[in-house]
Amino acid sequence: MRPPADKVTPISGFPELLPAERLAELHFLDTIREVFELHGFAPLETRAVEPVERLLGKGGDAEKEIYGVSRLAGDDSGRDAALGLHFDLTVPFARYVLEHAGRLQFPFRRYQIQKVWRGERPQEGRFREFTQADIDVVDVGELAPHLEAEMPLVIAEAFRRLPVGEFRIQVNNRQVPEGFYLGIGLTDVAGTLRIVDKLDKIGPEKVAALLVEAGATPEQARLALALADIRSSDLSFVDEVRALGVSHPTLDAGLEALAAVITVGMQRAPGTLVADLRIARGLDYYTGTVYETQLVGSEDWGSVCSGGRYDSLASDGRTTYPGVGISIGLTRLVHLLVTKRGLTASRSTPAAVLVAVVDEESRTRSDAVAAALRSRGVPCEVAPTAAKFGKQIRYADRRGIPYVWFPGAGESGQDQVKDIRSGEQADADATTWDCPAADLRPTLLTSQG
RNA sequence: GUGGGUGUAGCUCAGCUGGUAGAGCAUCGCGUUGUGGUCGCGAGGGCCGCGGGUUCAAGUCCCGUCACUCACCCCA
Repeated sequence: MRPPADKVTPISGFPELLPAERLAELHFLDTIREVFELHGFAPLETRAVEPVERLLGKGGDAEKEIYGVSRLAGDDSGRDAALGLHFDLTVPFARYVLEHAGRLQFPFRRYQIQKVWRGERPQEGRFREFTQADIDVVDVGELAPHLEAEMPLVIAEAFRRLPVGEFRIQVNNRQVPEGFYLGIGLTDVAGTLRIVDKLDKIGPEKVAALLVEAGATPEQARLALALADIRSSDLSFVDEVRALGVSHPTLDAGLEALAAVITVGMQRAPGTLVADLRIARGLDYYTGTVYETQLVGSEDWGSVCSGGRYDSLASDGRTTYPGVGISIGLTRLVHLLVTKRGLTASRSTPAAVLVAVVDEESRTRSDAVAAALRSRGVPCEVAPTAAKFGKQIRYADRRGIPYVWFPGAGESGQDQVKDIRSGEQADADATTWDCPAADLRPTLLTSQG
């Protein structure tokens, strides 16, 4: 049954914000973009669709997550038949690199901030349409290991400029658990990772039981859990792993790579990167280093920024372009801060000034004031009606606009501007008045943290 | 895809063993005829998600359906 056409209802997983919240999100966007550009990442946007074939096979059960695109009235036998909306920005980027390799300079650094779509069941902080802010570096043939440390440090720099509170970027290398599992005789690496990953939710006893159920011996389960328990913000994790007495060449390679990343992190941003041998998630094209980011005190929100190294995602069969990248889940981050920590903007409009209108005959005078203010960079709007001044002030108050401008209100007919928070009103000239810098743009507010 | 919960005013919700729809907030108006916020008074606003059934009578009970939501799966 279809509801009446004039009944509007939200669509689950397709979030929409109110203006003040959107202003807060834009502040995040601007800040993130500025930091990305400070680090020399080139801007890039890719089309929203990719051939379904390319999206598939890049992730385990990506298929059920992909939204197909079709024309309502079309028979889909034509050339558009197999298009799907991208579910992340890394797979399209890999395709872009292959397509434009001849015109790019390597190593190629780019940032990309776009909507992505995933056909999953929405929950708190999980959406079907959301924005990711992504940085990646790809090179030809070989990729310098220091880039694996750089990616999360760029994110850390952006986060430090935003009201997200304390955060931790957890780093692991998939070769560590892989080599470790193989070293103790567990050959189903992916399956084991999936079970161990439930540790936070169901606890060690149940994880051990599941591992045994999946064919591991109790001793293998014990060792897998012991590995998952290791974390450190320095290099002590290496000795802790060694102490478990397992050896395998893949494990050695993973430990070395992870130690290198943590070493750089310790030098450049002490305490920010944490080696955590439990984390292993993310899309399954990752082959080495992987990242997850949690806000301290809000770990139950899940990761707000993840990524990793992928060695074979971009390959034309002859040349391979290994890459590493990390992606901020902007929609999740902002949505959770808005709903859980009261993040919002100080007003619901960019306007710092409402220019009052005395009567409709003098509206052009108000328009001229507004034009003068705008020419000097002061965002403003003119009152929609020449209502009583009380109403015009209330119009500004409701929107959080701090100043109301009264043309010709002074004793000798000069303009006046009123700060409606303090009630102070003084003579002013639109061609010289300085809007206090703190009031020029909406500022961010949080109720806590 | 699997399992649970919930659908009543713009928002948050109340509505008992069935008896013709309520509160707070928000909005608008007036008190206050061109300087707001407080206070007082008043007004507007409801296919009680949709369809069917039981009944003299359904917001209330039953069935179906859709939507939202939580958990699983997966993930930002």
